[in-house]
Amino acid sequence: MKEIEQRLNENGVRPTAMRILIYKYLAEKEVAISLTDIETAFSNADRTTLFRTLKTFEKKGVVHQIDDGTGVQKYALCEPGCNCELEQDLHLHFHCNNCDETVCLTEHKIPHINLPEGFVAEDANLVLKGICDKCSGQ
Amino acid sequence: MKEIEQRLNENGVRPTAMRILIYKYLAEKEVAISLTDIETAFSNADRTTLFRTLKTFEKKGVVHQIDDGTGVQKYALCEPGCNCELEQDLHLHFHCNNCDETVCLTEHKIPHINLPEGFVAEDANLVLKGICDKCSGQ
DNA sequence: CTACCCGTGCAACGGAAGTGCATTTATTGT
DNA sequence: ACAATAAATGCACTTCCGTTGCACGGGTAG
Repeated sequence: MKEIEQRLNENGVRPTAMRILIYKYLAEKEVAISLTDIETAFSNADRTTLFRTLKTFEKKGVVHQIDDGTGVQKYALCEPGCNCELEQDLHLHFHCNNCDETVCLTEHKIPHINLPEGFVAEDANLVLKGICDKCSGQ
Repeated sequence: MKEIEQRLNENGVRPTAMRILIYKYLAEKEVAISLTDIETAFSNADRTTLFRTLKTFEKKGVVHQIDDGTGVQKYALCEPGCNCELEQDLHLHFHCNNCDETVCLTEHKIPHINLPEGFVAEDANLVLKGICDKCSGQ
């Protein structure tokens, strides 16, 4: 509990009750979370608050946004000390076509790509799709 | 003109006037095209027709869909003879943060990734973002 | 010639992201 | 402790985009 407050403070996010709850929720889930997910989990809170909380988290580097190709924006906590902006910290994501969940594979960095003359890469997004470990075990 | 008709026939798409025009439009542009782009280019035609044309093209393997992270679905012609389903034919895409255009880098295949135990990849999507050759030259 | 299928067009729906403004809650300075 | 200020929350509304249902019409096949 206290660790969460501290973590938020470190990132320049004021630790309100709502924000701590949302952080906790994200920490418990090991998968990427959409705004709608949070919305249903916190049906008492307002959508806008949840939306802006995620955006604040994102701006302050608490979470990173994930585009898994479903057309819905998802979010997951950043590793402590990670700098998502830096190319070396870009990990890949895996989207399961069976259970429809997306997970971070933080151990797997995106390999460096040699681009044609004139192209300058600043950011990268790699999503693999298939069957995840939980679903393939069945 | 005749080549387009033939190409569509080969892919099991009946070459109507509308479809030939859309194919031609896609062939002229060397960047990925959104439904809205086509909509503005063919303001006389109906949105639904254009939408369904793209979907038909996609299903029949005439075009492939691109998710470049902008939240808008884009499409580009498949290389003749390419099989987008197969992993070896998956190329990467580059999205320019300056001109906001997305291009296929068909020469650059997505490198193979070794996944953790239990994960089975069927598909992959790699998008690099930065400054494209046209914009970096300025 | 007729029946049918498929392409096209019109209208409407629904999900998700985002914004403007009012209100409440927290923080700072005196 | 209190006023002034800033930040967070809540409500209403908008916009954009993808998608679907239904009706019309022209071409194709029997």
